[in-house]
Amino acid sequence: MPGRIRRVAHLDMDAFFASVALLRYPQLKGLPMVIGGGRRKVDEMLARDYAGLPSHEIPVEAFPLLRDYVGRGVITTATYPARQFGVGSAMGMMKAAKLCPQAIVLPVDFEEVRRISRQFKSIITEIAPVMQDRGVDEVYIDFTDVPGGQREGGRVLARLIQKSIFDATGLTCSIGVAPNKLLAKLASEFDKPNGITILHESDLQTRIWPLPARKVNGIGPKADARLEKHGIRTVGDIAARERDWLMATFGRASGAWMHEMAWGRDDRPVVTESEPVSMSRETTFERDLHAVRDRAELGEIFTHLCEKVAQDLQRKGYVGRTIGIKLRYDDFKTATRDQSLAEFTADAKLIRRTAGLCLKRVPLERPLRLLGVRVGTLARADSPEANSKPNRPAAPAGRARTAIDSIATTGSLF
DNA sequence: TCTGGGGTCCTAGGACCC
DNA sequence: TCTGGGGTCCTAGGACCC
Repeated sequence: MPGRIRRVAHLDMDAFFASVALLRYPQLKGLPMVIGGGRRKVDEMLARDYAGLPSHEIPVEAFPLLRDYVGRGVITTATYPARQFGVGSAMGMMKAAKLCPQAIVLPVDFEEVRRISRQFKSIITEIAPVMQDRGVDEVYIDFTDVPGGQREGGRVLARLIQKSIFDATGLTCSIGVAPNKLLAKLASEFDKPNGITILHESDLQTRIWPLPARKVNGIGPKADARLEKHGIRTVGDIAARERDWLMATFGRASGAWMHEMAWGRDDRPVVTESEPVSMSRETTFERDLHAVRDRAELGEIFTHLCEKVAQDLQRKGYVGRTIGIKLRYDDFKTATRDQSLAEFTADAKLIRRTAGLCLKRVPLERPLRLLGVRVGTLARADSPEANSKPNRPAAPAGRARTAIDSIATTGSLF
């Protein structure tokens, strides 16, 4: 087939977490609703109070409202009616409660979300096998060599995928098709919900350049603020700058990337498989804890996190060599410490012991709001690498040595 | 009554090795 | 002693994404 054009799709499930909740509670459709928050078991509470009643018959009045919410959570997803009040993802629950107190609030149903995530992805790969995972609700798909993937610029295939997902799950998604991932990702936002947007190279100036720079994947709040200082607000503003100026101002790598991006150039492939780099568990406490005053409680949580991450590793068949901790103080500043072992492990006790050494190297004067445990430098548990004899010293360079030396003085808690 | 949890990638300095 | 040059590993922090 001559002159085949590269066509990459980005597919985004519409208000995914909220839409999943609406499958279970369709009576809430059209109402402002937010998903997120802490460890509340609202579903269990409803099931108990309305035992015997199918979930779709539970009266709307029975659902908890944002105005009654107490806790430290953030919003994962807001339905479109809730978004009208200015409520959105990543917003603190308390702030959202002020904007839209009458919104219904439900916790994330992780099991159901994961189940439907697997379901819609398998529907996609049956149609178009080259798919890259981008989290539970997002994927890239390479349309280039899929039969029909070139028709109407990819619209025919996008429509087929949309319809297949809807028929199987009852959920809608938005799709952007473009010459590369960068543009496809931007395109999928153009027509939400349940839309399809086809973007061609020639649309760059008219459709991409007017967009705020912040819309681009990779430009976050910090980069946006720095751009703003130079009067740069849109992608077009970036494109108008010299490559050399961007590199001098924002660093060699990011400056060059910005220039490429602004001109719509991106040759990253759609990658179907990838190995995890790390696994972690963390938790924000319901109230700040103090290392001395709340020693027992902290110790229990700490051990539990280590057990969880060990479980995760074992369940997925991985071992790791770098054990780390993360903590967040009451002032929201974060500290991390890690330490590499000579051998790979997925053992909760060893993780606990090593993480305990890390904890001894971090200041513990301030109250803590979060504690996390991480295992990195992963290998598949059945790989030769994971089972070979250690090829590096147990006590590596620098600071780590002092931690190793302190094993002898390790107390019972940390 | 601000600000979750699970990730990836990048940068940067020091240790260490050849 | 007045000072190399890579290359890799380790660690800490931070930006960013979903």
